[in-house]
Amino acid sequence: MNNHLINIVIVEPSQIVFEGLSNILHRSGIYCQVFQIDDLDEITVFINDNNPEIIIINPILIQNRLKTFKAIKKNTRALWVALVYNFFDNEMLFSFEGIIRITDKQDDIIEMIDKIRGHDGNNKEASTQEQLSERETEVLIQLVNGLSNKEIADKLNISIHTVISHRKNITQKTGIKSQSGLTIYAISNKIILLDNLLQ
Amino acid sequence: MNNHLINIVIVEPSQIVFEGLSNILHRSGIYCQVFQIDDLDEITVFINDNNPEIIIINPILIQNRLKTFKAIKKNTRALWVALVYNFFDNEMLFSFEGIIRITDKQDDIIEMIDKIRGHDGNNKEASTQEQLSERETEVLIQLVNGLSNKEIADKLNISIHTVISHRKNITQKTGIKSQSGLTIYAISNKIILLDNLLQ
DNA sequence: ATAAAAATACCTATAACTGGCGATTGTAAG
DNA sequence: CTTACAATCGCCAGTTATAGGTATTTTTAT
Repeated sequence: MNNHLINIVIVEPSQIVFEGLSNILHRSGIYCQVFQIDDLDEITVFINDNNPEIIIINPILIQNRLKTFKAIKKNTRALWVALVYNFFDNEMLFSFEGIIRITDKQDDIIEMIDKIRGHDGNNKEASTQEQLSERETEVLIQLVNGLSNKEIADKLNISIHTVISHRKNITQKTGIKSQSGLTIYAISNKIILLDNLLQ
Repeated sequence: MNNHLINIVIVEPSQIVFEGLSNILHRSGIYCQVFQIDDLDEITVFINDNNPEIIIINPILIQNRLKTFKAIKKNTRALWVALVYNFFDNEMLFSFEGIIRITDKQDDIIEMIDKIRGHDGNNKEASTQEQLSERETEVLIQLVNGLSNKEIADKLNISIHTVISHRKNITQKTGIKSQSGLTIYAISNKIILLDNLLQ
């Protein structure tokens, strides 16, 4: 699995569809942040700011704006995925790297995304993924629970220096420096369950 | 605020739609359990076992089975809500107490459900909490994205002191000190959209 | 028009974290 | 018997954050 955070943007006016798909993506093991955009106009700014790896878009939004769409698409290296839930002209779907149909099951969606990400060539040190050790995971859990180094040390009965060492290893292995990034990492990898943190 | 657990069943083959709607219902303040059923045949058993208060169903599933549907509906006290995302015969929609269109916003959905349940929807529970201001929210987003105070200051074109002030207010309003706690806060309040494993 | 809230900026200490070093055990794999 | 690595502990210099404040300007709401 890939261990760097990727940005995925879903261009889709329906909150229901956005959230459902977002859930599935987060449960997939893909370490990602998912954003929602309502229409095509916002996308250029978003691409510049966030450099998404995957853009999932409802083709209905580009139906009458093919030129704009093609111009945007030409200038990104992102993977474009169509998200369809109405009958749709298959011609247009050829422009996309992948298709998600609203009735697709979770596994199909994940498989498709893995496939198109693999075809992209730039595999991004996916193979160099390092597992966190048991102790590192324990430290990460406490960290995500908001404890300071000192508090973690007390809780795990080790010195603060050891905690710092573990944290150094964690940041090195995951490539993630920020606490919030690590929180997202931990959630995405089911190291912690969001439910438990919401009381 | 209603204090007894109600059962809601969603009869809908799309996992994406089910999960998205389920998320919204869980965030709504309605204290509920949400179940998924794939088609009409399972519903009679479900009703007997779980006595749902609300049945949300995609009318496409009853299109050719109107008699079955009417028979089932007659024998329940549940509220029936149509969940539509294709063009649909309005005639049929008259049989339902409410309609959810896939493009409906969260607030519309909740309002509709409150209305058909006979509630006024003036149970804003969330308003006991202090809302973050716009600027505070912007700071929070950057924070959750892993930026330091200095980096946030640069990005928002304000001084680092201002950022610190905003952060003080954020921690005061939310009562959350840690970055990971704030990340989770932001996720659960949909300030950022790493969605969630709430099933 | 006026009061309240939000946004802005600054100061002083103190606390906490980071990154770069090094080092000692114990254990498992080759 | 090496080699590798996880787990432990330590130092130091530099950076960043937190917790107290205070205070001015803009915006918003009544």
